[in-house]
Amino acid sequence: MGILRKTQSLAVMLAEFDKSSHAISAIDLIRRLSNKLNKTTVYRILDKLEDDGLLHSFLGKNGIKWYAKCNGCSKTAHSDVHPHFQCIECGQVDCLAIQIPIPELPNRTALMSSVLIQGKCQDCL
Amino acid sequence: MGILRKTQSLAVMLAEFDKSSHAISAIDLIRRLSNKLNKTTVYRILDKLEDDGLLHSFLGKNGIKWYAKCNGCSKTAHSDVHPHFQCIECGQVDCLAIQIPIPELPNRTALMSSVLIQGKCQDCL
DNA sequence: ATTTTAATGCAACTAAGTTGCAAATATATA
DNA sequence: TATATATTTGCAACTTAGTTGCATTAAAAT
Repeated sequence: MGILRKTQSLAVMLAEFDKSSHAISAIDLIRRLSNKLNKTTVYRILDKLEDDGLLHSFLGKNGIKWYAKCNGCSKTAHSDVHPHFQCIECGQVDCLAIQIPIPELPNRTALMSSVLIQGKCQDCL
Repeated sequence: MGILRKTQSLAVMLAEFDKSSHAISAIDLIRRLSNKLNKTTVYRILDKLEDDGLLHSFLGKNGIKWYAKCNGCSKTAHSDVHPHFQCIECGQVDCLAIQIPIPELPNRTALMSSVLIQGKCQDCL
């Protein structure tokens, strides 16, 4: 079940994602919004926004959770299509607007894939 | 710094990896070896074996850490080449002996990539 | 305006992994 | 072979990311 009510907390969260076009980690959101929202609330709103297909989530370096605005993700099949890029220098994370083709696997059925590319971003080169 | 001494704990760990050809999660190892090894020891030996290029590690579903025997991973550049497959039904994880080509990225330099494919394995189809 | 129901905050908890330190065990040296 | 030295180990305590239960607050429906 996704977002049902237009709350203050929701507005705060959406504003945060409107500020930048990069992905944001849950931890960072908790830190940034600590004076306005409880961390439980942060996690819960993120969950719901993902349910609604407004955000998608993925795991970055060290297995921590990142969220980014969906851009053409459908309500059902999102998160599994495009790769993400994390800069090993500054830590910034972005969605890449490309498709990584996954080949047919003998004896297996691939249902989704997640690709994290690490390297240096433009600013850190 | 990798393995320096041939200890009992090391033998126990290596035996565990010889039992199966699948990847094993750190958590599972801790559970399996709980009567023989302390969890700190498990983590430390895994670290060292990875340093030495005998094992490589990667993150599975939910960001938990998996280890698998290296097969042609070099001492320096391992872990970043082949994709891993996790069955969403039985949870089993394997290395895939294929290469996923990462295209050139404009404005960025890709240094490594990790690919996790999820789906159904042969046994669960 | 009142009722209903969802959202929030808080504190306490879980799970994976890490750290410091004293005790145990390999290995090197005599 | 005995002893010294240095690495490993176990333990307990800690950290970090994320979750849960429950009472309180705030939307929205009536």
